[in-house]
Amino acid sequence: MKNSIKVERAIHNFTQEDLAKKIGVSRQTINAMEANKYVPSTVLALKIAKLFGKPVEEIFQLSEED
Amino acid sequence: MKNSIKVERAIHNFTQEDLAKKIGVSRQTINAMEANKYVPSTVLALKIAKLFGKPVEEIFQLSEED
DNA sequence: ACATAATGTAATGTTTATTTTACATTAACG
DNA sequence: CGTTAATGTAAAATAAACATTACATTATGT
Repeated sequence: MKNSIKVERAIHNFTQEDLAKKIGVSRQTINAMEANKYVPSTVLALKIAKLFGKPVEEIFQLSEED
Repeated sequence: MKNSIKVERAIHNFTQEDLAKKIGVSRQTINAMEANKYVPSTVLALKIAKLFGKPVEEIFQLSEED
């Protein structure tokens, strides 16, 4: 799965730590998500999408291996 | 988090096992998701939403405790 | 160049998702 | 009523998410 969290963060001028605090996770969790080190839970995806005002599908996309 | 997987399954006339096979998880995983026993990964949410032809937000919704 | 903020990354630990097997209950149908 | 499909549920094991601490690297501003 891919995601455009980094881009959305840039648009909104959020630091990884800003975003982490806003959605209630650690900064490393954000960092790892951006680096595709793991797949976040649906709760996190919903929170992030809500925060950025975009549908989940616009920020998180399935790739072939999914 | 709440979800309407059971309703979507009824609309499409899918059994839990049908859905499980289509998205590549065990039947118990579907059952547990419907019973809100755990939060699925974003990959699963995307697959289920895609299969049912609806946005993730229409099938999975944050609740207060999230 | 220096100081500081932001990011990358790694180790270790805890919690939670997911599988597998198995059995019990319920619904549907002949 | 008996049979079979569908669902609920539970225990044990494995995999993966997420936290915490800590440090190294990169960017930014003065």
